[in-house]
Amino acid sequence: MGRPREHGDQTRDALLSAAAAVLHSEGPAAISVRRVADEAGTSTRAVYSLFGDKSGLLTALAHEAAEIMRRHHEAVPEEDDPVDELPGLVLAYRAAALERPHLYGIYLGEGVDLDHDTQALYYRSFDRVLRTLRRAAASGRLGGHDPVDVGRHLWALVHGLASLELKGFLGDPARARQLWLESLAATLRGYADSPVRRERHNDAHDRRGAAARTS
Amino acid sequence: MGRPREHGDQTRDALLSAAAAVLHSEGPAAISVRRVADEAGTSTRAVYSLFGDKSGLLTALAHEAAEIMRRHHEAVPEEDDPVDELPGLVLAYRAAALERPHLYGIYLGEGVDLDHDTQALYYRSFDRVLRTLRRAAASGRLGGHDPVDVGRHLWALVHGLASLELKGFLGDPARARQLWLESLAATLRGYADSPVRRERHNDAHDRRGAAARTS
DNA sequence: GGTGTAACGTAACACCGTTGCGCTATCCTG
DNA sequence: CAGGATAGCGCAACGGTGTTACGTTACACC
Repeated sequence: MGRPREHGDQTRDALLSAAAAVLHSEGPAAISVRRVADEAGTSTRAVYSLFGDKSGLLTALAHEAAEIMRRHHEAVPEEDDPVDELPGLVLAYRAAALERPHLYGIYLGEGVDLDHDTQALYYRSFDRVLRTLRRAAASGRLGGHDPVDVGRHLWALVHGLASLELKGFLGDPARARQLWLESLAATLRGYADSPVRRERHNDAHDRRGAAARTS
Repeated sequence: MGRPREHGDQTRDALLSAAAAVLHSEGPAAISVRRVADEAGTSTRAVYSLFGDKSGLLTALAHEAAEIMRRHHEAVPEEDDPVDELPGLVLAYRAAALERPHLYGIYLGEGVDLDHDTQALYYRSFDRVLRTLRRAAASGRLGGHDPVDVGRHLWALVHGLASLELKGFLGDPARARQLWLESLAATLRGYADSPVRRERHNDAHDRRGAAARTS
């Protein structure tokens, strides 16, 4: 019944890549519903049919960014020594951020509310790192610390490093890259060398929280 | 010559605090020139006279945020052992971010271009931390590492932790606070325990593929 | 072939940042 | 003290935004 839809998956893809192209070349401020619809060769109505509203379009863009990030992470090969995987994982995060700076801004949720599906995708990337950290913990390389805690620490670190580098606070790329690796190395030394302190296990908050999602 | 200005420092302050109030209660999207001018009891022209344009107003807001951050940092008292100051400094950063989440977003430069004055203010906060780190280095607590590098590492860390916590990725506040302190402690252990290694740029990870862009 | 219906393009609405314009209030000159 | 010069002001207009109501179109069904 009714007219058959023309705004299908093809239009959806066209809109998304048009939006991504505008974002990449002119930044988030240049994304307007009219502009994106024009570049995709359709009408503004298509955006509202397929994404609900503009924020839905941005959320879909965040989803794409999360998917790119996931691919970057899962492309990192396994090594015999799990600790040897971490520089590659960290640099994978850096590469994703540097390749598409504005898309990375969307990934961080600047002006976008992330839906549940997208957040789940975030945790897929996190899980790739966590897999490595669990192996590292199993071979005693984390000094008995909870791999989830170490993972969150590293997550915050790469997140901060990426933001600082994109804003030009880390100097030239070669120097910045060195800072990424040295920061990672220092962090790992901090966990490897010293055993867990006793009272942390008795803390009421120790085993609860957002970690449940990834276990 | 000409009519005396009514849009002076008083109007400027009124506009800034009106903007800050709107930002705090409804987020950055709610800030419009008309709205801010109305709440400040003046006209939109005042914004253009005093700040040039809307982005000038936002830059001034970023300046205020940087000033708040500086005050938080410089309020941290000195201790006999410089390393004992670091938890206070890190928690000062956290407090500033949590007290005014949206203003912290402006502080990070979301949708704002930071002017030279404001950036200088950023470095005042950084210098407060650096002062402590230099003292720590002087008493051999950083394993011979450059305090500036350690400072940048910590800067990235707190930046990432704040962003993650504001997006709800660190669980409840008490648990998040623990993560902040434990991450700081681990980082410091990583620098304290092991001396600088020479020729870090010849490190085995240097040739890895994910970073081809920057090598 | 007519009719019901769902999806479409378009036009309108309210709002946005920005700017040109006419008015106003003061200072300087005579 | 009168009147021009001038600089800051409020207002209205302009082009653009996200969103929605509306009239139209194209198919499925009887």
